[in-house]
Amino acid sequence: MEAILYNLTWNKITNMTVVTRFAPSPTGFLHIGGARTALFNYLFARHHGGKYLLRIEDTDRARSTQEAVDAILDGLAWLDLSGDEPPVFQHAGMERHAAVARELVTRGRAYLCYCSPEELEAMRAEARAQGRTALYDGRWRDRDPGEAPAGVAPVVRLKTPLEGETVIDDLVQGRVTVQNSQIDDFILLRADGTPTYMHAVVVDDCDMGITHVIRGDDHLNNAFRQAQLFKAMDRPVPAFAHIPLIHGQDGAKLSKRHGALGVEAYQEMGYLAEALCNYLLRLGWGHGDDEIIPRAQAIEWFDLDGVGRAPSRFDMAKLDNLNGHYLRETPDADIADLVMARLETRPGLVLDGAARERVRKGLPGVKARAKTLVDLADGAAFYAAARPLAMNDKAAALLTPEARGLMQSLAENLQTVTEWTEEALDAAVRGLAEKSQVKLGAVAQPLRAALTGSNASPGIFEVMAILGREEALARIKDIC
RNA sequence: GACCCCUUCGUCUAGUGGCCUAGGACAACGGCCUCUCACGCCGUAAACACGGGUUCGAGUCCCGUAGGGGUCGCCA
Repeated sequence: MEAILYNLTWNKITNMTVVTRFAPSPTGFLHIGGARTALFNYLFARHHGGKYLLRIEDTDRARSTQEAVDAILDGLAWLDLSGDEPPVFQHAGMERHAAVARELVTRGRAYLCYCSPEELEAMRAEARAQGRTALYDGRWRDRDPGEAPAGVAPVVRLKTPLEGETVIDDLVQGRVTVQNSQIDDFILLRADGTPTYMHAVVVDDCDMGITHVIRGDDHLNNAFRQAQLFKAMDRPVPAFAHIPLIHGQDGAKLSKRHGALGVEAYQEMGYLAEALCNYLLRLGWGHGDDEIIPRAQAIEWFDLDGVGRAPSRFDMAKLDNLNGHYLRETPDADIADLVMARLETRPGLVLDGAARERVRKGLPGVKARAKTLVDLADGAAFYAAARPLAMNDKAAALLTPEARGLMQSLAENLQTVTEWTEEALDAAVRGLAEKSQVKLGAVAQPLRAALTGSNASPGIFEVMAILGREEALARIKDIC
């Protein structure tokens, strides 16, 4: 509570509009954790009427790829989490980053360090052996630059305070204090003159006017270092909010098997962006007993005080459930195109005008049975299947000699049905069951197999009505 | 190892000292509906990590223990 008040006060005093940013490094796809971080940044900015920006952290030229940039931007676009302005590419600001570092050196807030990688490694090894955190010991901090070895390009390190403590009133984690002795003189500029992440982030956050840094709590330790840099630059430290990481079903780090997939993989698996966002929102954040929270509602309700501090596990079953819900809520016309696109890639279908029309008409009935767009395509495919239909094992088992006999009779009875409607077909099929002294299921199930090639489908009268007289009768005769 | 963080049903969570014989959701199980499978509806089982305090009273505050996570790069 104290931390929250503190930061709100800070915000009021400076009378700043909220500006957040999502800053992924383009070394891979946009994974679930990143998507949630983006969501929280977006929601927080919208809730407070502020701005939400994007920044691509590509200072590591060797590991950054254009494919990754595209994957991330595409993923964000799919989730409707594109930034309010075109993304900032950190790489473009390198000159500026270097200039700031140089100025820090002239002002005595940073210095040149000539340590070799081997020297640093030895330092770390010794620290560990002595049971200390592996930190740079500041051996070049006050050393005479005249002692610089010849031919060695120096790095620039920040001169951080040796004593006292650094306090961060994190909007999620609360007040966190670290002794300054635990913060070493970290590198601002590499030997080749390029900025490190730690430095570029702070300079860019200043330049972009970021007021709230919302990111994964794997950055919590960085925040103390970055706070020192902000101070060295005489700039206000933004408010921090470190959100807990997402774990896999087994409680360990997200692995390839569950969440560590790119969001585009979820799109392919047939999840709706709205459902994924709703799921991600509820992972680590809650609003009373509410579960179904569409975007507009989320913007109204979201705030950082609702974010929990414990890591949460990724649960596919809940995502499935939520996706099923959103599937049912989405207007049929909107998902018809998505389903059709998926059907077009399937073999064994005849997607002519009549078939497409049947699929469209059948969609509402299939929806209740689907969790994903893949399920939907699976469930609706029979409406466009080429004759004779392929049967699954259970459907084939349903077509006993007796059942085929019943189908024969049914085909004859159906000739007399004048109005090809659900009601009339219902009456006709029930009539046959009664006359043959069997339960409705004894007729309905083989009929289902004949019409859909499956043992499970939407209501069989609905199926028959949508298929139409000609197609339905043809499919029945195919199995007689 | 050092530093930092975390710990309510299997999972996501509600809970901010009395409203908690701990609520909701997903999953599980049982039932209703029913031409199948679903959807929907009804119901059952299921948790405050452990130990000490503080307090008239603790899931809620404090300390410790255990377990989990994160960080310790001229990566981000």
